[in-house]
Amino acid sequence: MAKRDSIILHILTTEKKVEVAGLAERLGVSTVTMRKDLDALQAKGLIVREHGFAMLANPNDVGGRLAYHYDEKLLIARRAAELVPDGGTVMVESGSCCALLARVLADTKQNVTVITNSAFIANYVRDSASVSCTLLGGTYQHDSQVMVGPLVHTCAQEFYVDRLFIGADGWIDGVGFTNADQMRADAVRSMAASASEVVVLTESEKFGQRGAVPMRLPGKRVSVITDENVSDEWRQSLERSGVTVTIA
Amino acid sequence: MAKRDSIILHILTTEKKVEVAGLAERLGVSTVTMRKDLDALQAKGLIVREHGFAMLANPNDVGGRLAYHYDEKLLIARRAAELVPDGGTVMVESGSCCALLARVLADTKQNVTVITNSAFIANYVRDSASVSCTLLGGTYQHDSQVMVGPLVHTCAQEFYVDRLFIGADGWIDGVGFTNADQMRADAVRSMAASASEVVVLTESEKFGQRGAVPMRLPGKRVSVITDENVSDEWRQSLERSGVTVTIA
DNA sequence: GCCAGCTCCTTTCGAACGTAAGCATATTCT
DNA sequence: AGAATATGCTTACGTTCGAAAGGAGCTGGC
Repeated sequence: MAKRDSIILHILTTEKKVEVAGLAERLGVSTVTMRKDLDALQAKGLIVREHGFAMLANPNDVGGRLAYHYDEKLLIARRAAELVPDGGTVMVESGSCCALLARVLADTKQNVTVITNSAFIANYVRDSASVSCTLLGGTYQHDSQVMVGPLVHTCAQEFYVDRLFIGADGWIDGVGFTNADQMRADAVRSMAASASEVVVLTESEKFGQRGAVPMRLPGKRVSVITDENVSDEWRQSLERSGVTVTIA
Repeated sequence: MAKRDSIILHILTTEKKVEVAGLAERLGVSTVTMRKDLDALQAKGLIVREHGFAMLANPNDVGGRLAYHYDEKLLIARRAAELVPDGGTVMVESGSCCALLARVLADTKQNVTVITNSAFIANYVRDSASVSCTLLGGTYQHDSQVMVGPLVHTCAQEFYVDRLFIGADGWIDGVGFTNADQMRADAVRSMAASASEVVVLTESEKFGQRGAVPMRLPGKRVSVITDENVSDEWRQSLERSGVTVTIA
Protein backbone atom coordinates (compact mmCIF):
# COMPACT_ATOMS: atom_id res chain seq x y z
CA MET A 1 0.00 0.00 0.00
CA ALA A 2 1.53 3.26 -1.13
CA LYS A 3 1.99 5.91 1.50
CA ARG A 4 0.08 8.48 -0.49
CA ASP A 5 -2.92 6.19 -0.76
CA SER A 6 -3.20 6.13 3.01
CA ILE A 7 -3.18 9.92 3.12
CA ILE A 8 -5.84 10.09 0.43
CA LEU A 9 -8.05 7.67 2.33
CA HIS A 10 -7.55 9.63 5.52
CA ILE A 11 -8.61 12.86 3.84
CA LEU A 12 -11.56 11.17 2.18
CA THR A 13 -12.65 9.63 5.47
CA THR A 14 -12.98 13.06 7.06
CA GLU A 15 -14.18 15.10 4.09
CA LYS A 16 -16.27 12.60 2.14
CA LYS A 17 -16.10 14.43 -1.18
CA VAL A 18 -13.18 16.36 -2.62
CA GLU A 19 -12.14 17.76 -5.98
CA VAL A 20 -9.47 15.84 -7.81
CA ALA A 21 -7.54 18.97 -8.74
CA GLY A 22 -7.61 20.34 -5.18
CA LEU A 23 -6.54 17.02 -3.74
CA ALA A 24 -3.63 16.84 -6.18
CA GLU A 25 -2.46 20.29 -5.14
CA ARG A 26 -2.68 19.50 -1.43
CA LEU A 27 -0.53 16.41 -1.89
CA GLY A 28 1.86 18.16 -4.25
CA VAL A 29 1.41 15.91 -7.26
CA SER A 30 0.01 16.38 -10.71
CA THR A 31 -3.62 15.73 -11.51
CA VAL A 32 -2.57 12.82 -13.69
CA THR A 33 -0.88 11.06 -10.79
CA MET A 34 -3.80 11.83 -8.54
CA ARG A 35 -6.24 10.35 -11.00
CA LYS A 36 -4.15 7.22 -11.28
CA ASP A 37 -4.14 6.80 -7.51
CA LEU A 38 -7.86 7.41 -7.29
CA ASP A 39 -8.54 4.92 -10.05
CA ALA A 40 -6.55 2.30 -8.16
CA LEU A 41 -8.49 2.98 -4.97
CA GLN A 42 -11.74 2.78 -6.85
CA ALA A 43 -10.73 -0.58 -8.32
CA LYS A 44 -10.35 -1.81 -4.75
CA GLY A 45 -13.87 -0.66 -4.00
CA LEU A 46 -12.76 1.86 -1.41
CA ILE A 47 -13.90 5.05 -3.09
CA VAL A 48 -16.29 6.20 -5.79
CA ARG A 49 -15.42 8.67 -8.51
CA GLU A 50 -17.38 11.26 -10.41
CA HIS A 51 -16.35 13.72 -13.05
CA GLY A 52 -13.90 15.93 -11.15
CA PHE A 53 -14.58 14.48 -7.72
CA ALA A 54 -13.67 11.56 -5.54
CA MET A 55 -15.73 10.44 -2.59
CA LEU A 56 -15.91 7.71 -0.06
CA ALA A 57 -18.12 4.76 -0.84
CA ASN A 58 -21.26 4.77 1.29
CA PRO A 59 -20.03 4.11 4.84
CA ASN A 60 -22.96 1.75 5.34
CA ASP A 61 -21.37 -0.38 2.69
CA VAL A 62 -18.50 -2.55 3.68
CA GLY A 63 -16.51 -0.83 0.95
CA GLY A 64 -16.77 2.47 2.77
CA ARG A 65 -15.78 0.97 6.10
CA LEU A 66 -12.78 -0.61 4.43
CA ALA A 67 -11.33 2.78 3.63
CA TYR A 68 -10.93 3.50 7.33
CA HIS A 69 -7.66 2.04 8.65
CA TYR A 70 -7.17 0.12 5.42
CA ASP A 71 -3.49 -0.61 6.10
CA GLU A 72 -4.10 -2.24 9.45
CA LYS A 73 -7.02 -4.22 8.13
CA LEU A 74 -5.02 -5.57 5.23
CA LEU A 75 -2.23 -6.70 7.54
CA ILE A 76 -4.75 -8.43 9.77
CA ALA A 77 -6.42 -10.11 6.80
CA ARG A 78 -3.08 -11.36 5.48
CA ARG A 79 -2.19 -12.81 8.84
CA ALA A 80 -5.58 -14.52 9.05
CA ALA A 81 -5.15 -15.96 5.57
CA GLU A 82 -2.10 -17.86 6.82
CA LEU A 83 -4.44 -19.97 8.91
CA VAL A 84 -6.27 -21.20 5.82
CA PRO A 85 -4.70 -23.99 3.73
CA ASP A 86 -5.22 -24.48 0.02
CA GLY A 87 -8.37 -26.49 -0.49
CA GLY A 88 -9.69 -25.57 2.96
CA THR A 89 -13.14 -24.42 4.02
CA VAL A 90 -13.78 -21.51 6.36
CA MET A 91 -16.73 -19.58 7.65
CA VAL A 92 -16.51 -15.83 7.32
CA GLU A 93 -18.83 -13.29 8.84
CA SER A 94 -19.59 -9.84 7.52
CA GLY A 95 -17.00 -7.52 9.06
CA SER A 96 -14.78 -5.37 6.91
CA CYS A 97 -11.63 -7.27 7.90
CA CYS A 98 -13.48 -10.43 6.96
CA ALA A 99 -14.18 -9.08 3.50
CA LEU A 100 -10.51 -8.32 3.06
CA LEU A 101 -9.64 -11.81 4.26
CA ALA A 102 -11.88 -13.25 1.56
CA ARG A 103 -10.17 -11.02 -0.99
CA VAL A 104 -6.70 -12.13 0.15
CA LEU A 105 -7.78 -15.77 0.00
CA ALA A 106 -9.07 -15.20 -3.53
CA ASP A 107 -5.76 -13.66 -4.57
CA THR A 108 -3.32 -16.01 -2.90
CA LYS A 109 -4.93 -19.41 -2.31
CA GLN A 110 -6.25 -22.22 -4.44
CA ASN A 111 -9.62 -23.89 -4.22
CA VAL A 112 -10.81 -22.39 -0.97
CA THR A 113 -14.47 -22.58 0.07
CA VAL A 114 -15.89 -19.60 1.92
CA ILE A 115 -19.16 -19.96 3.79
CA THR A 116 -20.56 -16.56 4.66
CA ASN A 117 -23.72 -14.66 5.48
CA SER A 118 -22.49 -11.59 3.60
CA ALA A 119 -23.69 -11.08 0.03
CA PHE A 120 -21.12 -8.33 -0.21
CA ILE A 121 -18.31 -10.80 0.35
CA ALA A 122 -19.71 -13.27 -2.18
CA ASN A 123 -19.80 -10.47 -4.72
CA TYR A 124 -16.41 -9.12 -3.64
CA VAL A 125 -14.61 -12.32 -4.66
CA ARG A 126 -16.83 -12.96 -7.63
CA ASP A 127 -14.04 -12.55 -10.16
CA SER A 128 -11.86 -15.20 -8.58
CA ALA A 129 -12.02 -18.80 -9.74
CA SER A 130 -10.02 -19.97 -6.72
CA VAL A 131 -12.67 -19.19 -4.13
CA SER A 132 -16.04 -20.89 -4.16
CA CYS A 133 -18.72 -19.28 -2.03
CA THR A 134 -21.63 -20.68 -0.09
CA LEU A 135 -24.05 -18.00 1.00
CA LEU A 136 -26.14 -18.66 4.09
CA GLY A 137 -29.78 -17.75 3.62
CA GLY A 138 -31.66 -15.23 5.70
CA THR A 139 -33.28 -11.83 5.79
CA TYR A 140 -31.28 -9.45 3.61
CA GLN A 141 -30.22 -6.29 5.42
CA HIS A 142 -30.39 -3.62 2.75
CA ASP A 143 -27.59 -1.38 3.95
CA SER A 144 -25.04 -3.97 4.99
CA GLN A 145 -25.96 -6.71 2.46
CA VAL A 146 -25.80 -9.23 5.29
CA MET A 147 -28.15 -12.12 5.94
CA VAL A 148 -29.63 -12.33 9.42
CA GLY A 149 -32.49 -14.02 11.24
CA PRO A 150 -33.56 -17.58 11.94
CA LEU A 151 -32.80 -18.87 8.46
CA VAL A 152 -29.10 -18.18 9.05
CA HIS A 153 -29.29 -20.54 12.00
CA THR A 154 -30.96 -23.25 9.94
CA CYS A 155 -28.42 -22.91 7.17
CA ALA A 156 -25.39 -22.82 9.43
CA GLN A 157 -26.40 -26.14 10.97
CA GLU A 158 -25.72 -27.77 7.62
CA PHE A 159 -21.98 -27.19 8.03
CA TYR A 160 -19.11 -27.69 10.43
CA VAL A 161 -15.72 -26.09 9.93
CA ASP A 162 -12.49 -25.55 11.82
CA ARG A 163 -12.59 -21.79 11.92
CA LEU A 164 -15.09 -18.96 11.85
CA PHE A 165 -13.68 -15.49 11.21
CA ILE A 166 -15.72 -12.59 12.54
CA GLY A 167 -15.41 -8.86 13.05
CA ALA A 168 -16.26 -7.01 16.23
CA ASP A 169 -17.30 -3.53 17.18
CA GLY A 170 -15.90 -3.49 20.67
CA TRP A 171 -14.51 -5.38 23.67
CA ILE A 172 -15.66 -5.06 27.25
CA ASP A 173 -13.51 -6.54 30.00
CA GLY A 174 -15.42 -9.32 31.72
CA VAL A 175 -18.15 -9.36 29.08
CA GLY A 176 -16.31 -10.15 25.87
CA PHE A 177 -16.58 -8.98 22.30
CA THR A 178 -19.55 -6.85 21.33
CA ASN A 179 -21.40 -5.97 18.18
CA ALA A 180 -23.41 -2.90 17.22
CA ASP A 181 -26.26 -4.84 15.63
CA GLN A 182 -28.33 -7.38 17.48
CA MET A 183 -29.36 -9.30 14.38
CA ARG A 184 -25.80 -9.64 13.21
CA ALA A 185 -24.62 -10.70 16.66
CA ASP A 186 -27.24 -13.42 16.58
CA ALA A 187 -26.04 -14.53 13.17
CA VAL A 188 -22.52 -14.79 14.57
CA ARG A 189 -23.74 -17.06 17.35
CA SER A 190 -25.53 -19.25 14.81
CA MET A 191 -22.39 -19.59 12.77
CA ALA A 192 -20.15 -20.07 15.79
CA ALA A 193 -22.13 -23.16 16.72
CA SER A 194 -20.79 -24.76 13.54
CA ALA A 195 -17.10 -23.99 14.04
CA SER A 196 -14.56 -25.34 16.48
CA GLU A 197 -12.72 -22.04 16.81
CA VAL A 198 -13.74 -18.40 16.45
CA VAL A 199 -11.13 -15.95 15.21
CA VAL A 200 -11.91 -12.28 15.73
CA LEU A 201 -10.36 -9.90 13.21
CA THR A 202 -10.35 -6.33 14.43
CA GLU A 203 -8.20 -3.23 14.54
CA SER A 204 -6.78 -2.35 17.91
CA GLU A 205 -8.81 0.84 17.97
CA LYS A 206 -11.96 -1.16 18.64
CA PHE A 207 -10.73 -2.21 22.07
CA GLY A 208 -11.48 1.23 23.42
CA GLN A 209 -15.06 1.00 22.22
CA ARG A 210 -18.12 -0.89 23.36
CA GLY A 211 -20.79 -2.18 21.02
CA ALA A 212 -24.29 -2.43 22.41
CA VAL A 213 -24.74 -6.18 22.01
CA PRO A 214 -22.46 -8.69 23.75
CA MET A 215 -21.49 -11.43 21.32
CA ARG A 216 -21.67 -14.17 23.99
CA LEU A 217 -19.71 -17.15 22.75
CA PRO A 218 -19.51 -19.30 25.92
CA GLY A 219 -17.41 -22.41 25.69
CA LYS A 220 -15.91 -21.42 22.36
CA ARG A 221 -12.21 -21.29 21.73
CA VAL A 222 -11.68 -17.64 20.81
CA SER A 223 -8.61 -15.92 19.44
CA VAL A 224 -8.07 -12.47 18.02
CA ILE A 225 -5.84 -11.05 15.32
CA THR A 226 -5.24 -7.35 15.66
CA ASP A 227 -2.65 -4.72 14.82
CA GLU A 228 0.45 -3.71 16.72
CA ASN A 229 -1.13 -0.68 18.36
CA VAL A 230 -3.07 -2.73 20.90
CA SER A 231 -2.16 -1.55 24.38
CA ASP A 232 -0.81 -3.87 27.07
CA GLU A 233 -3.88 -3.13 29.15
CA TRP A 234 -6.28 -4.56 26.60
CA ARG A 235 -3.95 -7.34 25.69
CA GLN A 236 -3.88 -8.51 29.30
CA SER A 237 -7.63 -8.13 29.53
CA LEU A 238 -8.04 -10.36 26.50
CA GLU A 239 -5.63 -12.99 27.72
CA ARG A 240 -7.20 -13.03 31.19
CA SER A 241 -10.41 -14.01 29.44
CA GLY A 242 -8.70 -16.87 27.67
CA VAL A 243 -8.47 -15.16 24.30
CA THR A 244 -5.31 -15.87 22.32
CA VAL A 245 -3.88 -12.64 20.91
CA THR A 246 -1.96 -12.48 17.63
CA ILE A 247 -0.35 -9.32 16.30
CA ALA A 248 -0.41 -9.02 12.52
CA MET B 1 -39.57 3.70 -22.30
CA ALA B 2 -38.47 6.19 -24.89
CA LYS B 3 -38.30 4.97 -28.44
CA ARG B 4 -34.69 6.02 -28.87
CA ASP B 5 -33.65 4.04 -25.82
CA SER B 6 -34.90 0.87 -27.48
CA ILE B 7 -32.83 1.61 -30.55
CA ILE B 8 -29.76 2.28 -28.46
CA LEU B 9 -30.18 -1.01 -26.61
CA HIS B 10 -30.65 -2.85 -29.89
CA ILE B 11 -27.44 -1.42 -31.29
CA LEU B 12 -25.59 -2.14 -28.08
CA THR B 13 -26.87 -5.70 -28.02
CA THR B 14 -25.32 -6.41 -31.40
CA GLU B 15 -22.16 -4.31 -31.19
CA LYS B 16 -21.30 -4.48 -27.49
CA LYS B 17 -19.14 -1.35 -27.43
CA VAL B 18 -19.68 1.88 -29.35
CA GLU B 19 -18.40 5.44 -29.24
CA VAL B 20 -20.76 7.98 -27.77
CA ALA B 21 -20.11 10.50 -30.53
CA GLY B 22 -20.63 7.96 -33.32
CA LEU B 23 -23.81 6.69 -31.74
CA ALA B 24 -25.15 10.24 -31.47
CA GLU B 25 -24.48 10.83 -35.15
CA ARG B 26 -26.16 7.59 -36.21
CA LEU B 27 -29.30 8.50 -34.31
CA GLY B 28 -29.24 12.11 -35.46
CA VAL B 29 -29.02 13.74 -32.04
CA SER B 30 -26.43 15.83 -30.25
CA THR B 31 -23.80 14.26 -28.04
CA VAL B 32 -25.39 15.96 -25.06
CA THR B 33 -28.69 14.23 -25.65
CA MET B 34 -26.95 10.96 -26.29
CA ARG B 35 -25.03 11.20 -23.03
CA LYS B 36 -28.23 11.93 -21.17
CA ASP B 37 -29.87 8.84 -22.63
CA LEU B 38 -26.87 6.68 -21.88
CA ASP B 39 -26.71 7.95 -18.31
CA ALA B 40 -30.35 7.00 -17.84
CA LEU B 41 -29.72 3.52 -19.20
CA GLN B 42 -26.73 3.13 -16.97
CA ALA B 43 -28.81 4.12 -13.96
CA LYS B 44 -31.11 1.23 -14.81
CA GLY B 45 -28.14 -1.11 -14.82
CA LEU B 46 -28.53 -1.99 -18.49
CA ILE B 47 -25.28 -0.61 -19.81
CA VAL B 48 -21.86 0.41 -18.56
CA ARG B 49 -20.09 3.60 -19.55
CA GLU B 50 -16.51 4.55 -20.02
CA HIS B 51 -14.91 7.78 -21.09
CA GLY B 52 -16.13 8.11 -24.66
CA PHE B 53 -17.77 4.70 -24.90
CA ALA B 54 -20.91 2.87 -23.93
CA MET B 55 -21.10 -0.89 -23.69
CA LEU B 56 -23.43 -3.60 -22.63
CA ALA B 57 -23.18 -4.86 -19.09
CA ASN B 58 -21.64 -8.33 -18.99
CA PRO B 59 -24.24 -10.61 -20.63
CA ASN B 60 -23.58 -13.19 -17.93
CA ASP B 61 -24.95 -10.63 -15.53
CA VAL B 62 -28.67 -10.25 -15.33
CA GLY B 63 -28.13 -6.59 -16.10
CA GLY B 64 -26.77 -7.47 -19.51
CA ARG B 65 -29.59 -9.87 -20.31
CA LEU B 66 -32.08 -7.19 -19.33
CA ALA B 67 -30.95 -4.99 -22.18
CA TYR B 68 -32.19 -7.57 -24.67
CA HIS B 69 -35.93 -7.07 -25.33
CA TYR B 70 -36.17 -4.66 -22.45
CA ASP B 71 -39.53 -3.27 -23.52
CA GLU B 72 -41.27 -6.62 -23.62
CA LYS B 73 -39.74 -7.67 -20.34
CA LEU B 74 -40.88 -4.52 -18.61
CA LEU B 75 -44.45 -5.02 -19.82
CA ILE B 76 -44.40 -8.59 -18.58
CA ALA B 77 -43.00 -7.53 -15.22
CA ARG B 78 -45.68 -4.86 -14.81
CA ARG B 79 -48.42 -7.36 -15.58
CA ALA B 80 -46.95 -9.81 -13.10
CA ALA B 81 -46.78 -7.12 -10.43
CA GLU B 82 -50.57 -6.78 -10.63
CA LEU B 83 -50.81 -10.24 -9.09
CA VAL B 84 -49.00 -9.08 -5.97
CA PRO B 85 -50.95 -7.14 -3.31
CA ASP B 86 -49.46 -4.59 -0.96
CA GLY B 87 -48.10 -6.42 2.06
CA GLY B 88 -47.88 -9.70 0.15
CA THR B 89 -45.08 -12.23 -0.01
CA VAL B 90 -43.84 -13.83 -3.22
CA MET B 91 -41.05 -16.09 -4.29
CA VAL B 92 -38.98 -14.92 -7.20
CA GLU B 93 -36.40 -16.89 -9.11
CA SER B 94 -33.39 -15.53 -10.92
CA GLY B 95 -34.57 -14.77 -14.50
CA SER B 96 -34.21 -11.33 -15.98
CA CYS B 97 -37.97 -10.75 -16.10
CA CYS B 98 -38.05 -11.73 -12.44
CA ALA B 99 -35.46 -9.09 -11.62
CA LEU B 100 -37.59 -6.50 -13.36
CA LEU B 101 -40.64 -7.72 -11.47
CA ALA B 102 -38.79 -7.15 -8.20
CA ARG B 103 -37.86 -3.67 -9.39
CA VAL B 104 -41.46 -2.86 -10.31
CA LEU B 105 -42.65 -4.13 -6.94
CA ALA B 106 -40.08 -1.95 -5.25
CA ASP B 107 -41.25 1.10 -7.18
CA THR B 108 -45.02 0.66 -7.01
CA LYS B 109 -45.97 -1.48 -4.00
CA GLN B 110 -45.80 -1.13 -0.26
CA ASN B 111 -44.34 -3.57 2.23
CA VAL B 112 -43.82 -6.51 -0.10
CA THR B 113 -41.60 -9.44 0.90
CA VAL B 114 -39.55 -11.08 -1.85
CA ILE B 115 -38.04 -14.50 -1.24
CA THR B 116 -35.40 -15.24 -3.84
CA ASN B 117 -32.30 -17.27 -4.60
CA SER B 118 -30.78 -14.42 -6.59
CA ALA B 119 -28.29 -12.16 -4.87
CA PHE B 120 -28.54 -9.91 -7.90
CA ILE B 121 -32.21 -9.28 -7.21
CA ALA B 122 -31.63 -8.61 -3.52
CA ASN B 123 -29.03 -6.04 -4.50
CA TYR B 124 -31.18 -4.68 -7.34
CA VAL B 125 -33.94 -3.55 -4.97
CA ARG B 126 -31.56 -2.58 -2.22
CA ASP B 127 -32.45 1.09 -2.36
CA SER B 128 -36.13 0.50 -1.80
CA ALA B 129 -37.64 0.56 1.67
CA SER B 130 -40.89 -0.96 0.43
CA VAL B 131 -39.46 -4.35 -0.46
CA SER B 132 -37.91 -6.61 2.14
CA CYS B 133 -35.82 -9.48 0.82
CA THR B 134 -35.17 -12.96 2.09
CA LEU B 135 -32.29 -14.62 0.33
CA LEU B 136 -32.25 -18.39 0.16
CA GLY B 137 -28.88 -19.88 0.99
CA GLY B 138 -26.84 -22.06 -1.32
CA THR B 139 -23.77 -22.32 -3.46
CA TYR B 140 -23.09 -18.95 -5.06
CA GLN B 141 -22.75 -19.11 -8.84
CA HIS B 142 -20.13 -16.50 -9.63
CA ASP B 143 -21.37 -15.38 -13.01
CA SER B 144 -25.11 -15.31 -12.39
CA GLN B 145 -25.04 -14.41 -8.66
CA VAL B 146 -27.63 -17.10 -8.07
CA MET B 147 -27.78 -19.58 -5.19
CA VAL B 148 -28.08 -23.24 -6.16
CA GLY B 149 -27.62 -26.66 -4.62
CA PRO B 150 -29.10 -28.60 -1.71
CA LEU B 151 -29.09 -25.68 0.68
CA VAL B 152 -31.65 -23.92 -1.50
CA HIS B 153 -33.93 -26.88 -0.97
CA THR B 154 -33.47 -26.77 2.78
CA CYS B 155 -34.11 -23.04 2.91
CA ALA B 156 -37.15 -23.11 0.63
CA GLN B 157 -38.84 -25.62 2.91
CA GLU B 158 -39.04 -22.93 5.57
CA PHE B 159 -41.61 -21.01 3.53
CA TYR B 160 -44.90 -21.41 1.73
CA VAL B 161 -46.33 -18.75 -0.56
CA ASP B 162 -49.11 -18.30 -3.09
CA ARG B 163 -46.94 -17.65 -6.10
CA LEU B 164 -43.48 -18.39 -7.39
CA PHE B 165 -42.32 -16.32 -10.36
CA ILE B 166 -39.67 -17.91 -12.57
CA GLY B 167 -37.99 -17.34 -15.90
CA ALA B 168 -37.51 -19.95 -18.59
CA ASP B 169 -35.10 -20.54 -21.44
CA GLY B 170 -37.46 -22.51 -23.68
CA TRP B 171 -40.64 -24.51 -24.09
CA ILE B 172 -40.97 -27.95 -25.65
CA ASP B 173 -44.40 -29.23 -26.58
CA GLY B 174 -45.19 -32.29 -24.50
CA VAL B 175 -42.23 -31.74 -22.19
CA GLY B 176 -42.82 -28.33 -20.70
CA PHE B 177 -40.63 -25.39 -19.82
CA THR B 178 -36.88 -25.83 -19.96
CA ASN B 179 -33.84 -24.19 -18.46
CA ALA B 180 -30.27 -23.90 -19.71
CA ASP B 181 -28.67 -24.67 -16.37
CA GLN B 182 -29.26 -27.85 -14.45
CA MET B 183 -28.43 -26.39 -11.07
CA ARG B 184 -30.81 -23.52 -11.54
CA ALA B 185 -33.56 -25.82 -12.78
CA ASP B 186 -33.13 -27.82 -9.61
CA ALA B 187 -33.38 -24.67 -7.53
CA VAL B 188 -36.63 -23.85 -9.30
CA ARG B 189 -38.05 -27.24 -8.35
CA SER B 190 -37.03 -26.72 -4.73
CA MET B 191 -38.77 -23.38 -4.65
CA ALA B 192 -41.83 -24.61 -6.54
CA ALA B 193 -42.46 -27.14 -3.79
CA SER B 194 -43.18 -24.22 -1.49
CA ALA B 195 -45.65 -22.36 -3.69
CA SER B 196 -49.19 -23.16 -4.72
CA GLU B 197 -48.80 -21.67 -8.19
CA VAL B 198 -45.88 -21.16 -10.55
CA VAL B 199 -45.95 -18.15 -12.86
CA VAL B 200 -43.50 -18.21 -15.75
CA LEU B 201 -42.37 -14.81 -17.02
CA THR B 202 -40.81 -15.01 -20.44
CA GLU B 203 -40.68 -13.19 -23.76
CA SER B 204 -42.51 -14.89 -26.60
CA GLU B 205 -39.22 -15.40 -28.42
CA LYS B 206 -38.28 -18.15 -26.00
CA PHE B 207 -41.05 -20.41 -27.26
CA GLY B 208 -39.07 -21.15 -30.38
CA GLN B 209 -36.12 -22.29 -28.30
CA ARG B 210 -35.35 -25.31 -26.21
CA GLY B 211 -33.21 -25.28 -23.09
CA ALA B 212 -31.30 -28.43 -22.25
CA VAL B 213 -32.95 -29.16 -18.91
CA PRO B 214 -36.68 -29.78 -18.56
CA MET B 215 -38.03 -27.90 -15.58
CA ARG B 216 -40.43 -30.72 -14.60
CA LEU B 217 -43.11 -29.28 -12.37
CA PRO B 218 -45.65 -32.15 -12.24
CA GLY B 219 -48.87 -31.44 -10.44
CA LYS B 220 -48.16 -27.74 -10.20
CA ARG B 221 -50.60 -25.12 -11.35
CA VAL B 222 -48.59 -23.29 -13.99
CA SER B 223 -49.37 -20.08 -15.83
CA VAL B 224 -47.29 -17.90 -18.09
CA ILE B 225 -47.15 -14.19 -18.76
CA THR B 226 -45.61 -13.29 -22.09
CA ASP B 227 -45.74 -10.59 -24.75
CA GLU B 228 -48.16 -10.15 -27.60
CA ASN B 229 -45.89 -11.68 -30.20
CA VAL B 230 -46.57 -15.23 -29.08
CA SER B 231 -47.88 -17.22 -32.04
CA ASP B 232 -51.19 -19.10 -31.97
CA GLU B 233 -49.29 -22.33 -32.46
CA TRP B 234 -47.37 -21.99 -29.22
CA ARG B 235 -50.31 -20.55 -27.40
CA GLN B 236 -52.38 -23.62 -28.21
CA SER B 237 -49.48 -25.87 -27.27
CA LEU B 238 -49.31 -24.16 -23.88
CA GLU B 239 -53.02 -24.34 -23.24
CA ARG B 240 -53.18 -27.98 -24.29
CA SER B 241 -50.69 -28.65 -21.52
CA GLY B 242 -52.91 -26.88 -19.01
CA VAL B 243 -50.84 -23.70 -18.84
CA THR B 244 -52.85 -20.49 -18.47
CA VAL B 245 -51.55 -17.87 -20.88
CA THR B 246 -51.66 -14.14 -20.13
CA ILE B 247 -50.58 -11.48 -22.62
CA ALA B 248 -48.99 -8.43 -21.01
C1' DG C 1 32.00 4.82 -9.70
C1' DC C 2 28.83 4.65 -13.26
C1' DC C 3 25.80 2.99 -16.62
C1' DA C 4 21.42 0.21 -17.81
C1' DG C 5 17.01 -0.71 -16.57
C1' DC C 6 13.08 0.27 -13.93
C1' DT C 7 9.56 2.83 -11.59
C1' DC C 8 7.17 6.79 -10.82
C1' DC C 9 5.95 11.44 -11.92
C1' DT C 10 5.09 15.39 -15.06
C1' DT C 11 3.91 17.91 -19.18
C1' DT C 12 1.16 18.23 -23.13
C1' DC C 13 -2.82 17.79 -26.20
C1' DG C 14 -6.98 16.50 -28.40
C1' DA C 15 -11.19 14.35 -27.12
C1' DA C 16 -15.02 13.91 -23.87
C1' DC C 17 -17.60 15.68 -20.05
C1' DG C 18 -21.18 18.53 -17.18
C1' DT C 19 -23.66 22.74 -16.96
C1' DA C 20 -26.23 26.56 -18.52
C1' DA C 21 -28.68 29.23 -21.72
C1' DG C 22 -31.51 29.33 -25.79
C1' DC C 23 -34.91 27.50 -29.13
C1' DA C 24 -38.68 24.67 -30.89
C1' DT C 25 -42.48 21.78 -30.38
C1' DA C 26 -46.24 19.81 -27.38
C1' DT C 27 -49.53 20.33 -23.61
C1' DT C 28 -52.33 22.58 -20.35
C1' DC C 29 -54.94 26.34 -18.50
C1' DT C 30 -58.02 30.21 -18.89
C1' DA D 1 -58.20 30.47 -29.41
C1' DG D 2 -54.28 32.31 -27.25
C1' DA D 3 -51.13 32.59 -23.43
C1' DA D 4 -48.54 30.01 -20.04
C1' DT D 5 -46.09 25.97 -18.97
C1' DA D 6 -43.55 21.82 -19.84
C1' DT D 7 -40.66 18.88 -22.38
C1' DG D 8 -36.84 17.75 -25.27
C1' DC D 9 -33.16 19.06 -28.03
C1' DT D 10 -29.15 22.03 -29.47
C1' DT D 11 -25.33 25.19 -29.18
C1' DA D 12 -21.63 26.97 -26.49
C1' DC D 13 -18.09 27.09 -22.91
C1' DG D 14 -14.92 26.02 -19.39
C1' DT D 15 -13.27 21.91 -17.08
C1' DT D 16 -11.78 17.15 -16.70
C1' DC D 17 -10.28 12.97 -18.87
C1' DG D 18 -7.13 9.36 -21.06
C1' DA D 19 -3.00 8.45 -23.61
C1' DA D 20 1.57 9.28 -25.08
C1' DA D 21 6.12 11.01 -24.56
C1' DG D 22 9.76 12.72 -21.83
C1' DG D 23 12.38 13.34 -17.44
C1' DA D 24 13.84 12.55 -12.54
C1' DG D 25 15.27 9.39 -9.13
C1' DC D 26 16.22 4.80 -7.42
C1' DT D 27 18.33 -0.05 -7.82
C1' DG D 28 21.36 -3.57 -9.13
C1' DG D 29 25.42 -5.26 -11.78
C1' DC D 30 30.01 -4.80 -13.27
